[in-house]
Amino acid sequence: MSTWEETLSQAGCRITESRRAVMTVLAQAERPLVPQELLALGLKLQATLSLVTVYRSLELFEELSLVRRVHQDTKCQGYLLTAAGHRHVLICEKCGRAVEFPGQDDLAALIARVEERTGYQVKTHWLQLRGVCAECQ
Amino acid sequence: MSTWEETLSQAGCRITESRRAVMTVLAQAERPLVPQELLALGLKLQATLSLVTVYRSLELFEELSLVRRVHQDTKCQGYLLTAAGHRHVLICEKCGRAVEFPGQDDLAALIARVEERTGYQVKTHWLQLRGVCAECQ
DNA sequence: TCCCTTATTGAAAGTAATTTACAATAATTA
DNA sequence: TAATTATTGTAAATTACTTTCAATAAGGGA
Ligand SMILES: [Mn+2]
Ligand SMILES: [Mn+2]
Ligand SMILES: [Zn+2]
Ligand SMILES: [Zn+2]
Repeated sequence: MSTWEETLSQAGCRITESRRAVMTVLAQAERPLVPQELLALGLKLQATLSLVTVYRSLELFEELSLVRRVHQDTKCQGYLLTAAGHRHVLICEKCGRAVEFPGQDDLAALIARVEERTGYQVKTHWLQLRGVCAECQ
Repeated sequence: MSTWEETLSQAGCRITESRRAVMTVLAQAERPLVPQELLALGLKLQATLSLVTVYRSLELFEELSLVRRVHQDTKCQGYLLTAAGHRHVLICEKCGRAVEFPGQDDLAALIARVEERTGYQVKTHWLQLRGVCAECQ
């Protein structure tokens, strides 16, 4: 049983063909996929998969932190499989290919300074980089 | 003529009461406002303002970098007036109050490391902090 | 292995957000 | 002031997403 299947089981959720299809597609993707894309690709694995189920699967996976939503200037409904732990995202502006990398705490100094200046108490952060991947350069 | 009015003029756009209303509301806001909120508040300044016009104004202002869209886990259509230059956003998770702060280049080292590790060439970044503001603590 | 329970599914309808079409209006500029 | 044309509001259209509900299938226990 793979990791995501265990996570689902432990949460009292069932391992279904539909969920398996969505997960498999996400696992093979190298860029964020939107619900419609997940449906199109998922249909090859599960012929009866429906868009509603894609939405519902994503909602569940997101709750369980199995996937993360990637925000871009216009489009905000792309999903990416999440590696464990706090991560940052780097997206290629040419082909959309995305990589995640662990959030080294290089931000600690910046955050401390911001806290002092603004009076806010910083809890979390979101860092997303945009650039050009090796293949697209 | 205020700065945004000059920016509009120079772009060959007209200064209208509707745009003035949206701008005024944004200027007074201390948290990101969504189109519906902008309409509600803007109607007090321009009685014939419509939602379509709010959308169109935001689109224009965003193109001219006069406003920025603030992304949050679920909601992504809040708009904030942009200060000049590269900025980061810090949002209070209790009251939604937002502040922007200049993007000191503390990220240079992190970015250099990521470029080396991933082969990507990083062009821009997005940093958004979440926390609790002074009043809400 | 076969039930039984109930979580999950798909179809269809419903709601919310955003965009487009188009004729009327108002900002500019000559 | 008059002419030009960008901008507006109304209404309809489109898109994104959610809800409802009866049918189905996962998986725990006999
Ligand atoms: Mn981090
Ligand atoms: Mn920065
Ligand atoms: Zn690329
Ligand atoms: Zn977003």
